[in-house]
Amino acid sequence: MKVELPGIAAPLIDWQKRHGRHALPWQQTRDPYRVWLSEIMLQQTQVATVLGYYDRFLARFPDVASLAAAPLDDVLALWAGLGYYSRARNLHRCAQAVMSDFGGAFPPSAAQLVSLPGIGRSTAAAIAAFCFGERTAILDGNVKRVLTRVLAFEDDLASTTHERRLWAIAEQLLPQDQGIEAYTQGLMDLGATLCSMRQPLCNSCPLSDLCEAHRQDRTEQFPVKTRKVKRSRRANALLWLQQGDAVWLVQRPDTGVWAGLWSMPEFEDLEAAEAWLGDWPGERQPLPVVRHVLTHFDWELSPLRHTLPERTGPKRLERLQRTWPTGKWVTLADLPAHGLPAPVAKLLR
DNA sequence: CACGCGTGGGG
DNA sequence: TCCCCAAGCGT
Repeated sequence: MKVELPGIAAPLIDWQKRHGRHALPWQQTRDPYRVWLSEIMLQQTQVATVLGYYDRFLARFPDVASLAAAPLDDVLALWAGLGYYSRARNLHRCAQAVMSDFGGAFPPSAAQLVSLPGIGRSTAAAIAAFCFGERTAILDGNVKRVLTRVLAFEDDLASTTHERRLWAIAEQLLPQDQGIEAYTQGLMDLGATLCSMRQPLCNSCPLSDLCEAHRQDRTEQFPVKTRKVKRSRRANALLWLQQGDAVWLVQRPDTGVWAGLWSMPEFEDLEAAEAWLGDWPGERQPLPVVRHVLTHFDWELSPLRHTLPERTGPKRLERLQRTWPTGKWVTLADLPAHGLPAPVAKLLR
């Protein structure tokens, strides 16, 4: 069955050139390193948030070689607060793969890029389009919204089959021979500005004449997505051990929540933390609970702050190190050099 | 294929 | 208070 698809490329490209975004820090360059870094940071993350990280990261790691040579811990420290920390791990692994497998230059095709850690189909396409002018389709949250509306695409995107069908359509909608950069950027810009989730600004949209959802006055009904992950609840205790101006921090395991970041020792509950401390001398005080929301659960963290006397016996300090082999005392001044989870950084501050 | 994985903002 | 979402990917 042959289905007629609307010609969105020409009006979209024209609109992007006139009204799209052109001055973001990762634009005006075809350097794959800079584009790649921005694409990874922007995964599931809004532009406004990334703006606070991108330049700082680039100043510390100006090229793929410097990133590949750095300790992972330094990379995580710069990523701290951005979330989805596996991105930072994969970023680091990817930089090393580019050095070892591609001689320090990103491969110039989406097909090769997608084989690198942290680069999926959409990110590979974005890099290939922006840096190498490859005619290939992206399909992120913005593009899904724009395309499902233009087409009045009724199928549930929670289904892999339906999403695959939308990918195929995205490929067919690409401009025939020119303007893949402006087209790709235009889809993102449109989704991020006019074609918003609620109350889209159809009056200003270059595609409104072609848009089936707009014609039916049903824009807010697309995209169709049923996925509903119910968020669970967890409660734990954090042991805030203070000595002088230093805090006892431990590096979290390299899998799970906040993988590889520095945090305070975590306990099942306040009682368990109390029990571990036993009769240790010093001032002990439970602090108000910290509520933190992650994608899959609400977390209630109850900090137990314990200030050790200046002269604390070596036996006790040895027990600390034995219980948490990765642990160490970190002074206030050294906190910024460590990757702390957002709520932990806030608590310590 | 379903789920794990952060954080901040908006309605 | 609660739900949804944001330039998704890996397992």
